[in-house]
Amino acid sequence: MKNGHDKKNTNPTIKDVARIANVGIATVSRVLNNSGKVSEKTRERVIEVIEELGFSPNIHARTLSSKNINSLSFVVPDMGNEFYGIMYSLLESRLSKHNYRLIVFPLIDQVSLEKIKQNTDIIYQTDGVFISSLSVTNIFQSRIPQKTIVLIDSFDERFDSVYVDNENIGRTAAEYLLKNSPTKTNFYLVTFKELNNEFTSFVFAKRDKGFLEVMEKHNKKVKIIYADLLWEGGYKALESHIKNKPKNYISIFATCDMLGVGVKKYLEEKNMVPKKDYSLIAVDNLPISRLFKLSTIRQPITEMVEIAYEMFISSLNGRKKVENYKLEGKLIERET
Amino acid sequence: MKNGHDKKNTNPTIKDVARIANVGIATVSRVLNNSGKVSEKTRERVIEVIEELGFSPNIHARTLSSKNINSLSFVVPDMGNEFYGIMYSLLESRLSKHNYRLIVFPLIDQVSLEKIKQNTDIIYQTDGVFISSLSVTNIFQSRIPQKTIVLIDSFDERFDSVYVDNENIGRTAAEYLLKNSPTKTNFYLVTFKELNNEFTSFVFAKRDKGFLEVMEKHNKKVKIIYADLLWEGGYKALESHIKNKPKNYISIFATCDMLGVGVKKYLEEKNMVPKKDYSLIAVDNLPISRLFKLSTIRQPITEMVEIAYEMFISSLNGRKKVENYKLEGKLIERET
DNA sequence: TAAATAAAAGGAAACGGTTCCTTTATTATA
DNA sequence: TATAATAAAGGAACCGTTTCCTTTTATTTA
Repeated sequence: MKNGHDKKNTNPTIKDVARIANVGIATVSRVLNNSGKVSEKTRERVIEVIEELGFSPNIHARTLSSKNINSLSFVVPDMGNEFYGIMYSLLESRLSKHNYRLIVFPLIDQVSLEKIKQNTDIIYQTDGVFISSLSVTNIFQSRIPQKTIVLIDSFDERFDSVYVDNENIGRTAAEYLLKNSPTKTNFYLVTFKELNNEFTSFVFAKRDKGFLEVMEKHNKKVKIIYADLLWEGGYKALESHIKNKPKNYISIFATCDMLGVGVKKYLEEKNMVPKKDYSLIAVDNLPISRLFKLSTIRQPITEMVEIAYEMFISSLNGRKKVENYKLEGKLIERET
Repeated sequence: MKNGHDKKNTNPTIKDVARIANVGIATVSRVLNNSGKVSEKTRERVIEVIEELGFSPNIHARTLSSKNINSLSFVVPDMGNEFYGIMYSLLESRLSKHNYRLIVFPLIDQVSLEKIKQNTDIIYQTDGVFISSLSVTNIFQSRIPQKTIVLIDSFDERFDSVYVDNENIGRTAAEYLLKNSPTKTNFYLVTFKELNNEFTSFVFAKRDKGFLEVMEKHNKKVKIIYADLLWEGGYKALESHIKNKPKNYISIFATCDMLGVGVKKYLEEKNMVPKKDYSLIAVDNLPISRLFKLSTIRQPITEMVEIAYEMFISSLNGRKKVENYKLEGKLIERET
């Protein structure tokens, strides 16, 4: 570790500006913040010097002194996944309008879980935390920050949260398939098995559960196929279970669009015709599902972000009572 | 603006810890940083108090005092786009191993350009800036930060940059299509027209240029079709130009996978068979292009990030001479 | 023109840490 | 056992701002 006081990086400071402009630092500060009374003449002079020096205020000193942090944390599984990328974009654009910065903490794997332990220091210093599709307890092992915490796409009665009823999504999927399936139908569930259940919020498990419940009630046997959470996941999974075009009608619930897309691609290659040879329902309504004409159950991502934002603001404004919004997925019927 | 000194949020400070643990603040600091000599007994006592109070060090005070910033900026067009999401993930995971935070500045549109002007203050305070697919000049209108700047996927001789030769990608695409096209072929270029050219780095324009150059040299007429940069972009674009299955063979260059996927989907629906009825080449090699069996020209995203990282480190270590790496796209031939 | 008032500017404390330097406690050495 | 050497701990300056409070300057008003 270096000596903290040997100038490493001599950026001009407010003092330099003050000295050169021949004013006090308080005046420079006023100019910077458009606060207090400054005569037009001095204001101009100060601005001139600021430009000349290429001065930009030290954000850390500013934050320290003013106690206005204006930044929030966004803890998210994987930014390489379009779903979260979109969620981030929506949230960021909402917040930036209100002058909040959003700092991303991606938790793509266990390694990152280690990482976040170091990062909690930073999270603790932000004005609040948005947590997406993950459970609070496992992110903050011991000390849960005494800040505004808003969960998006997961539920915890102790914290503000907005989420979709994933069990119900499973049920909706089941009903959709049952409605569209002739008597002789093979049912499949193509899903993703979360390895570290303690870590995530069981999104997939819940969809599975709702689905299987309904199917069981109707005495339908369901073949469960686990797939990798990749664009090819559904394709590969099906490939290894269904070699040739089956004689029976088949009905498939893919628990997310990413899997559904692959499933459909595989079936297309086997020359199977939607609604004639098979039914397929997925979840998410990612932009690509439209291209694919995939029937899917829409995750209300825009609404979730909107509500999350509202909860955050009202919480900042002093609301104490925890709010939980359960939203419903919406069936979007397309080709499959 | 609130009074900066009326305790808004009474987090425990290092002083509280010191007082309660009955030690000096310097000692607490030593414990926090594992620096200097502290007896085992006091260390334990201090840690105990830290846990008890739920103390976490103020990162801004820390940064201000130590001058160790340890954070970097990542300026990027759109995190909702998988390509950039993946780039971010790669870069983040690389940097976090070395204890750098990465702060994202998404510039999805003009509005954000306004935004970044406010944000430059923050960018100026980070240890360096990674800029993806955008031009430096237009982000930093006037004052370019005197920091390490590394461009990913765009070129500027004044700054470290790593990029793919997009004109050459266009040429490669042209040659690929020429090779696979019979005499009577209709050629198409499906591409995206950048509206605010000053803003981005002409990625698409360059691919177009290289492609059209070669085509012209071979006296091939090319129909240019502009598409929206969406998953359905390629589909819709083609739909409005090619109503029915054409008699001629058709050869298409889609300037990115996102467009290529839509194009292929459309042709499939028209019952056109790859290599028999049409050839199609795209660019990127996004994960989904594999599922689609789309022939594409791979953007070496992993390598770009790796090189960008290396340049950043060597620049921090004092390298002065600017480095520019031009990488080549690699043809990946699949079904189309 | 003097006194009262308002506007403009400056000084200095505070924010919460790090680290240099000094002091005190402990252990090793003569 | 006295002294030197070393380990441990504390004090205080400093990082670059904001803002309270005081002082100075300009403007009204009597």
